[in-house]
Amino acid sequence: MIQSIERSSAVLRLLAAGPDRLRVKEIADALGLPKSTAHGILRTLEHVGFVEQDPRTTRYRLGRGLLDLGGAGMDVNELRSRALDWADALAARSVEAVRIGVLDPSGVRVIHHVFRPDDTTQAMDVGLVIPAHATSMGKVLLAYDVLAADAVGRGGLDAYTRKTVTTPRELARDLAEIRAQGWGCAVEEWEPGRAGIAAPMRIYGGLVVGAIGVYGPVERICDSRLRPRTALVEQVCATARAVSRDLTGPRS
Amino acid sequence: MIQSIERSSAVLRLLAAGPDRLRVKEIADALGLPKSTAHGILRTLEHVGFVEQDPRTTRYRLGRGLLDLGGAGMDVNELRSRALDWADALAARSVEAVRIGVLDPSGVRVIHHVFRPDDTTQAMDVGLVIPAHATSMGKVLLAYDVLAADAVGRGGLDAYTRKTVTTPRELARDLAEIRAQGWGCAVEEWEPGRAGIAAPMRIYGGLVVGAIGVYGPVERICDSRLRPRTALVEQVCATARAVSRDLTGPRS
DNA sequence: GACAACGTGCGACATTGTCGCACGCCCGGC
DNA sequence: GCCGGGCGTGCGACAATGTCGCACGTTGTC
Repeated sequence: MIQSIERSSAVLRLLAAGPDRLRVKEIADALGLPKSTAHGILRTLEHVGFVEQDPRTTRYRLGRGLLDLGGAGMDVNELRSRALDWADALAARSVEAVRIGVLDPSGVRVIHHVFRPDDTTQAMDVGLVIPAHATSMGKVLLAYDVLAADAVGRGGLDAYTRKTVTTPRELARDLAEIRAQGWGCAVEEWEPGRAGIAAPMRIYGGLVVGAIGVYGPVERICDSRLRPRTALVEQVCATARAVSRDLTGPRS
Repeated sequence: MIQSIERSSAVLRLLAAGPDRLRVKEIADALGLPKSTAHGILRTLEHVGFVEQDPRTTRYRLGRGLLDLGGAGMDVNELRSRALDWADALAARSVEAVRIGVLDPSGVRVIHHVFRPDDTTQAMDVGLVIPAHATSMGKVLLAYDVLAADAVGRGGLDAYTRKTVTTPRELARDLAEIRAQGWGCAVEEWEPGRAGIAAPMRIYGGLVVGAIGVYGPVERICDSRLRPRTALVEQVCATARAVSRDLTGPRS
């Protein structure tokens, strides 16, 4: 095992765990390293963009480079704050409820929720974890996640309705289709009478960090043949692209 | 600049750029490195959880560790299961009660407890949260935790006995001493007549994930001058080192 | 205003990572 | 089915690399 890499990862974990920026000495003490060694590691990590040093306080914090890498290194809070306005706009234009979700070990975690503009009696879904294989956001996230193969392989696909995709084969075909067209939908696969359309939000390198989509009654989301309405699909995809551009563009 | 860290970041960038998993040779060729070197870097990155290798295709991809940078370093259950045998051995050799603890927002959470071999009337402490600034395990954990500064700064150091360290200044000096010598003790700082000796358990890179120590009557833990017995200190430190080796070696 | 503590840089040492080679294994082909 | 190429992996020797101790200049604090 390469020592300096192990130490680097420890430094990064330390910076991630700490609430604020950390001093060189704090890191050195926590890891039991001499100041010089810790400083050398930090300088290198800064050079590659994994950490950044605040010029004023001389303290170190996680850098943009790491966020671009991991994608999920993308902080949920940052993702939500960046996508917030776009989600509002999508809800206004589509007149549907909009949700944003990220992949979670146990499914899709809803990190933002905009109520449908013309409806007042809706449940707040933020914080909820919904099944990945039976929702539009979930399937979109699975389609672009490198770990999806595992989830698919392990079976255990619960059936929530008669339309739920339960076989790994069907799910794999769904995911392939999503990858091909760039968006996904789920019609009555989780809750009867409800459907969703979702598209992936990407950061630098095309890495998918989350999904955004609309969700509501089948008759509003789909046409008479139960196919997702083209206009809605386009709006969702356009919003996802806009957020992706927003996430990729500015470097702090 | 540290070469191996730069190379690691290049590997991670490479893995992030390509949506598909990459072979060792592909990475090696792209970076102009010998296969062995690339393999060593990948193995280390896998060890720290930044990349994962698909057992079937032997290809590498980005790992969960990058995503979980904000999360906890090690599962409490795993830590306990790994340290269990070592704790038993320490209890047998030292003939003292052994406890294992991790840092908690409100103190030290005792996650394992081995009774003193020759004593039957003892209370089970597992699950208990004990004060951090007045116990050996707590002070050890504070010494290596970057959040300790906050805890120390905010005052609120309750006095449990006459010997409890209550001023941030004294506590800071204690923590510095612990960092210097690699172990810590607390003599009648929490419960009168009782003392403890503790040492940190580390994972790769030196990250401290918990503390292990002995705890018992002052006359057993300390010598006639109320200094912790050297033999006990050495046993505790040796056990902590052994657990650290165990934690670092096999997959974390 | 003085002290302490921090971040930073430099140099020597030896520990550490690198590199070349070779072993098994799986896959593909004549 | 047998053989060949290519790949992932492990080992060992070398020396290049990272580490550590010390000291400087500066900042922040009492």
